[in-house]
Amino acid sequence: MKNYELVLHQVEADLAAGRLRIGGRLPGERVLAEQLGISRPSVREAVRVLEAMGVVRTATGSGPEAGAVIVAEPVSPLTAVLRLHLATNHLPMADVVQTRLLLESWSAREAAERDLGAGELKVAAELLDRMDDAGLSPEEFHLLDAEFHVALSGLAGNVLIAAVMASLRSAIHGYVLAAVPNLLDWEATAMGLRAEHRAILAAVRGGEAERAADLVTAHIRGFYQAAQLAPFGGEGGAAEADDDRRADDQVE
Amino acid sequence: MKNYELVLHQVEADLAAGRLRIGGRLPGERVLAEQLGISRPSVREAVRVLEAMGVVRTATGSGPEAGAVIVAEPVSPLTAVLRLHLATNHLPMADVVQTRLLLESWSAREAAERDLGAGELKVAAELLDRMDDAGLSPEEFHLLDAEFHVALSGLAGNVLIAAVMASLRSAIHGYVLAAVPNLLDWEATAMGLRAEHRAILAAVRGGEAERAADLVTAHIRGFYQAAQLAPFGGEGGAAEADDDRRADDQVE
DNA sequence: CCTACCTCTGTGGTCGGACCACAGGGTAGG
DNA sequence: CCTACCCTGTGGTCCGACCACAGAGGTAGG
Repeated sequence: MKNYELVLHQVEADLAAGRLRIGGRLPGERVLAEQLGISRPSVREAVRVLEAMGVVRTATGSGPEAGAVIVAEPVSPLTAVLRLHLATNHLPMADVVQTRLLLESWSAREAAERDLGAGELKVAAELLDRMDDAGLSPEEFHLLDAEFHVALSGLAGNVLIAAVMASLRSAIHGYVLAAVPNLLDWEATAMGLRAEHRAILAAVRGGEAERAADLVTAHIRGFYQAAQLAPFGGEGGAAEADDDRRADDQVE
Repeated sequence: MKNYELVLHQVEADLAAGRLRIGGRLPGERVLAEQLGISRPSVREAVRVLEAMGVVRTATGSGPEAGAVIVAEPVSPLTAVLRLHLATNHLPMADVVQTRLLLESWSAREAAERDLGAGELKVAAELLDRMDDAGLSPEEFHLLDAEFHVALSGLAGNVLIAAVMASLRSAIHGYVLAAVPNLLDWEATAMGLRAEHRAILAAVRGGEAERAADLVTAHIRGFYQAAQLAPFGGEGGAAEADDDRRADDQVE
């Protein structure tokens, strides 16, 4: 048992037992070290891991914002894990896109069935308005695009799926941007995406669950095909898997 | 920019550029420190994070197995993130179960459609045989159960979804075990689970995609209801089962 | 009395050096 | 040739120190 794991287990136990809560603070590194009978460097390694896991946020100085504050931020660690494993090329881009399809179509269907009010849809609607600005660069556009998709996933009410979706979008953002030059006509693409977004949101608002899911599926598939990213005949930079994914051909 | 982040970015860049590969080794901590102009403790914090992210595996001693070896182990970090955030109570168990339903029913459908050979199904089949042992404790049984479900997800051929599934199972394993006493009759439950597993595998083997997905959905729902782990709103399982299986299968 | 400044204190961030346990490989001895 | 030993390099741990930062509270000035 390595020493820093003592801290991890202690913190997890304290969280589970309610001794530590969101917004609370970890004891100081020096205090923690003495409590567990280990050295401060060992404590620091554990705190770094907790920080990477999105469980604490550290800050210098004094006051309520300083120190190691307990937070619950699952998106950034998931993003980091995905990014790193994408970098190793042992996580094919095709699998990421396939996962997006599954999660987003499910989310859209679920959101449509929940009969949401205008207030809950407002955030997504405003994002679409901001995306109408013709002066946006592809990068700015895609950041808003990602926000819209993440907001849409959030409407399904499952925080885990929403977090995974947000991570997927963040992790692939760089790859998506790099693929923009593959598009034949950026302006035309943007126009198409805007219209598709409106249609998706309208379907969700109207409670048309299956239509919303189908539109989302077509929307994502269409973009990845146009950008030649993956997995529909594109090369995408990921290792070329020889397997024929039957699901990819079914709906078209 | 904190110093240890230098190492993280360096490693990610080296991975993406192919300068670091799976099976390769990171430079020694002392070397890395000097290369980046930082101290060894800072390097160590970064290595700890990478280890927690499943990117490296550290070992003492010398030889090819010693040092920080590059690996690709996405399951353990995902598991850790889920466990920690479950501990904070900001990740409802119901959402985890819902995610399981989505991923596993999709995986079962996908696996059935791939027309797998006996060799690929062998691992799962052997797990089922081992689960027939009546002398297994609930803990041993559920470990095999988890392995079976993870193996099943793996048959769909999406490493990301398989990794997420494995993480979900690991993260909730403790909670599942704690709920065993809620079951009215453990032996009867185990018999039922065995039969359901056999039916699922048979459906996958026979290419009955929709049946496999439905069986998986009912299997998971049934267990969680019996164990009183995650309440499913008020709806009955049967009526809803039809809604959950319509991810990408319009054409069928 | 009020305000502005300024020190004081506690936080994480970083550093260099030291020692330990471990495991492999080269080497001296049988 | 084989065996046992030591040497070397690895991560694991610890210590003690100093820095930058930001709030708190005292203090001097208005």
